[in-house]
Amino acid sequence: MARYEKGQRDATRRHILDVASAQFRESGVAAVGLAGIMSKAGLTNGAFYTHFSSKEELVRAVLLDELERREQRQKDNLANGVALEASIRDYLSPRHRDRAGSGCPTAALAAEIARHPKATRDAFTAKISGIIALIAARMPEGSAEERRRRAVAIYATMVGALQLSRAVSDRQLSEEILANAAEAAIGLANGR
Amino acid sequence: MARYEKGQRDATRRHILDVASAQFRESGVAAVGLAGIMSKAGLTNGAFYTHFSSKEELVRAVLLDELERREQRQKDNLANGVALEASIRDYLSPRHRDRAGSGCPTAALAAEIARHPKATRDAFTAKISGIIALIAARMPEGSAEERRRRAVAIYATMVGALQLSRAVSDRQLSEEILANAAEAAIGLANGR
DNA sequence: TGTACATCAGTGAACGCGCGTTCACTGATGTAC
DNA sequence: TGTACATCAGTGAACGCGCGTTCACTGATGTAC
Repeated sequence: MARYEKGQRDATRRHILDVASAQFRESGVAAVGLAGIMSKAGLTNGAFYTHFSSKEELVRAVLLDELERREQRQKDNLANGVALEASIRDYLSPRHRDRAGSGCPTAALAAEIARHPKATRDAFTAKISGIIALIAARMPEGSAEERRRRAVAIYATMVGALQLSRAVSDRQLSEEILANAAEAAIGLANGR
Repeated sequence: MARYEKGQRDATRRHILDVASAQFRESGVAAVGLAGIMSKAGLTNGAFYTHFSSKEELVRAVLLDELERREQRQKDNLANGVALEASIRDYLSPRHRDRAGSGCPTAALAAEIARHPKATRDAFTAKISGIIALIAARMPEGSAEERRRRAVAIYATMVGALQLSRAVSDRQLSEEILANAAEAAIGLANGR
């Protein structure tokens, strides 16, 4: 094994994070074991603890990392003038519904996060607050307070609708949920 | 033990369902073990299988039972002319947020249900469709299509916001989420 | 009415299994002299 | 330059534990005659 090569350790840690992030979002934190993550990452059980002190710390690192990416994407969209409406349609699409492993960590894990220790919820809280603020900043009109209010409602609608569309076994109902929630969220985004 | 008394077996089953329902909503299905449920119910491990054939069947039975109660409550509210707005405020209250064990099973378990077998998702789907229809029926105005559209969005908003308010560790942000989502949902309920 | 047997809800120990975590070890790379 | 030693990412077997599930058994109640 190539050791001591600079960046090697960081690259391995990154790889573990990426594998864990996908598996957590796909199957939930509780249902995914460390042995599965490590073997999928091409490493053995023991190597895990040279990168993280516990499964809980991994959960925390995954959340910070994944939400950081999402926040950055919001910033890019704001800077590039991408319409909020387009992002809402993307979020509430069959494609996103069917690819939980690469999708929104909030929709996949929010209920589970609520049951994790404070340190983990702190990590989630720090990032989610920024993401909501960026949604507010992307709204085309309204006072700061008004935007904030609507941004919170839009985010809640997106998260709830994506989850419902995934839980329901009837394809037609699933798509109806996505379409109706998108319409309502876009209404809020454009000031009714 | 009193056996052969009529209704005894049904009462025991009911009791297991109630205990499991509360624990599932409080901690999630994956995090709750059958041994814990049975000992909390005052019974031993083995008795579980005289009432259910597997943990998965228990999950299915809990969902059907709990959502049935919720649907009945919606019917009562419709019959008694209880304003939809009042129900939304109740749902998006700190009280509901802080009592997951007796709260909405959808908000507590939707993400997990999405990862369960089709039979379990079928049970969820059957009931959720009826609950959304009853929310639509309780709306004060709008065409049937318009009500349906808004009912879906209202339900998604409530489920998403309750989860976010539980996941976030900052009390102020948590309450802001509840209040802002409630305002948006009530706006939808009253036709903007 | 009394006795023998059937029924069946519930008991409690045991099953194999995968979990998160620990730890003595390996071996390639880096540093000291 | 050559040799001895330190570093440390990763190995792989083992730990105790709780999981879902199975099963031989118990004993109160019901039924047959």
